[in-house]
Amino acid sequence: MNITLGRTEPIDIYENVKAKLISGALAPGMKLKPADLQGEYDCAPNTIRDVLMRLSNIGLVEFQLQRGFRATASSLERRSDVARFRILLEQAGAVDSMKRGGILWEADLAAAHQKLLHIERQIIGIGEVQSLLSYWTEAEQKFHETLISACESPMLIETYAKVYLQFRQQFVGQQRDFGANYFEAIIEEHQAIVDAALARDEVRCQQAIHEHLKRNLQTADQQGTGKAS
Amino acid sequence: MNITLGRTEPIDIYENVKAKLISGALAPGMKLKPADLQGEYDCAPNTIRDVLMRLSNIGLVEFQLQRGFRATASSLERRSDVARFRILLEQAGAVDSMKRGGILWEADLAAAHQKLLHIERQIIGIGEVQSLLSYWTEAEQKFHETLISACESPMLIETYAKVYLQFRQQFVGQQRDFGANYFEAIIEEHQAIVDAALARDEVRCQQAIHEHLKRNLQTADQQGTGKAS
DNA sequence: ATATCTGGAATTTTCGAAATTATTACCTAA
DNA sequence: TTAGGTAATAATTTCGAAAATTCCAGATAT
Repeated sequence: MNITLGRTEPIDIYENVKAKLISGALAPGMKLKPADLQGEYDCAPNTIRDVLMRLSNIGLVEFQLQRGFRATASSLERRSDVARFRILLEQAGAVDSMKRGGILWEADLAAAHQKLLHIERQIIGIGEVQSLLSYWTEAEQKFHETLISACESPMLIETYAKVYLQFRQQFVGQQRDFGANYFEAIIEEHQAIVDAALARDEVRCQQAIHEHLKRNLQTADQQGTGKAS
Repeated sequence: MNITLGRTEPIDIYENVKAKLISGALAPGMKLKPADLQGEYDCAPNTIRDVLMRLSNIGLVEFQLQRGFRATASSLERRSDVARFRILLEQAGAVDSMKRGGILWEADLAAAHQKLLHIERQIIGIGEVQSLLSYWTEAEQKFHETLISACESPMLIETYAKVYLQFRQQFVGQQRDFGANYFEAIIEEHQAIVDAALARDEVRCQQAIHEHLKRNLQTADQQGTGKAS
């Protein structure tokens, strides 16, 4: 719609900037000046300002009074922090879901996992990630959100959604090596989570979640470098 | 300052509206129209809009596209949800603090508790809350924030701060009965938390935190009303 | 009686310019 | 050469009005 003008609807600007933040097109740490982005979307600077303010609500953008906006910076410490927090929320949400979830939750979880598994097998089959990456990221997100969906805590679910996006933002461009048997390991990790969840084995499920995400925690040999002199 | 004009600085508007949200002067669920608040602070509607958008970052205000702002609504479900989430974060933060915190954390925690204890004893002594309420709330907040301050997770600390404020907003006007031996019970609960924390007894500390906050969870006789038909 | 349509009022969002504030570069003094 | 201060520049925030959207009440039709 709106063929005559190059003007973009504000709601689309929001989604567009958000996507660029997650994909790294707007790199972590980058200054975000309303006047710059204005040209791209053909709107007033204040419209951009409004969009950036809303994006700061979900942690993709940092706002400082009188200093404007900045794509949330990435660092080893922050990546580790986000991963740690995500583990905490996902473990708690999964445990509560196991306690409160019914047959429908089990079915949804099994379905989300099956879809994810199918895509991951395809990726291994064709030996290349890029063409299926957007499918995979969407299915992965859906899987993890379904895992905690029966916890009956809107606040936990909402916070997890924000943290998941920040997680993506932190590790994008960080290009983890997708090579070799990366996806084979991932498949096993997801399988372990589902198995434990459907068996209602809380401890095993927590362990499986930790196993799945621990590679993103600060590693031992990188610790202790921040306390110099 | 600024005696000649009745104009308020935007930073003060933010703090002022925030205080009204927490104190209940702007009641939960109330519609917040920029044009209305504009008169009170003598500024443009958009300045208010900006303030409200920033307050929605910490959950005190709800924003909906094209529908404006609203003081976050209060309900039994939400109060219980906030309490549950607060317990989760405080337990996790306390456990990590016990693992990572040093002598300085112990000292800060003991100090924060001592200050809180002194105020609580005063309240019992004079048999009246109101005159010391602002001191008490500040000391209570400081105590709980100190408890988790050594967890070394900026994300957890920041999220907890937001949740704590939302907790206050949810329960204000809910006038819990401050009567009789309310504060005597509170003193014991806080004592139990400190004792366990300083003894580095993780399980006992988690239990003490749960004991302290469980009165705010949905009670048993109110459960099961949501699954009718 | 219920449901859908229409018009007007109120609210929210957008705009671009003006005012404020931060940042940088340059100059002077120690 | 360095430190401190001042002017120039750039960026952010505020403003009030115009445009777009939503809300509400009354009327018409089913």
